[in-house]
Amino acid sequence: MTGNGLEQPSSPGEGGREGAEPPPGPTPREDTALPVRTFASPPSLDAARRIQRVLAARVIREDRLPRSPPQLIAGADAAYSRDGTQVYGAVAVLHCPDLCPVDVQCAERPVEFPYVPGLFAFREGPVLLDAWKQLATRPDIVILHGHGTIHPEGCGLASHLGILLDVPAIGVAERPLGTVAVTPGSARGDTTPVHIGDRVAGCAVRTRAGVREVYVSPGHRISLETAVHIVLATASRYRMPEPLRAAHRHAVECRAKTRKE
DNA sequence: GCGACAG
DNA sequence: ATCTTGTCGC
Repeated sequence: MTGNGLEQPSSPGEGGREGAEPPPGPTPREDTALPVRTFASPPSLDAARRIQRVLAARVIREDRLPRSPPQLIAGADAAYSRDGTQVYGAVAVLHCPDLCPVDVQCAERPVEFPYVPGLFAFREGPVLLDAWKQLATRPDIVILHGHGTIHPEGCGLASHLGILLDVPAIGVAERPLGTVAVTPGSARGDTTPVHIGDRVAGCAVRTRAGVREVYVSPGHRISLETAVHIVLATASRYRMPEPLRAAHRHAVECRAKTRKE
């Protein structure tokens, strides 16, 4: 699959929406809000932007967690071969609140989409979905290395995957995107809101004193407040949350094993 | 036209 | 993201 998970409108132009919406009800559990389909080829940049706008409308910025407090938190990240032709995705699942690793899966794919700020999900999303599908566990939350709603269209990698998987998702990035950098207080736990227009899209968070801030934003099915809480709860010794560190390590390890560095 | 620009 | 070793500092 190419990873966008949306069906190419077999209808010409922009046509109409889907058929009937599923009946409203309390937080769907096993249901996926959108069918995760396989694509024959990656979307064009225009198609990607179109898909992103459709997904943006489905982002839920409220807490809709399967269990709270969450018991299983996953981290997802990717690594690339040195020649940049292959991408390795890894998802690590940690138990809470001890953060003990309970599951991890990796996947490899050829890189099929360019790095375009704002369209990151189309580059790393596919391989992360591949890894996710192999999990034996069902995480309550997934943290992605990238942005959620701190995004020009309000739909970064974390929102995109959160919607496709219908799983609460959080985006944690090292730098802002489309907004000026802001500086929280110097103490761990200090935060500064990041605005996009009139909305608070996310916030800069100091996870460790004396270390650069990280940018946290809701991806899907979670509030900004809860997202920040989860990030601080999983990132104390290091700047980045532990699930993300674990995923990164495994992605790099997968690359080494595959012997295509 | 120039700069900015998640990983 | 990746190319790259050691080094200064807590």
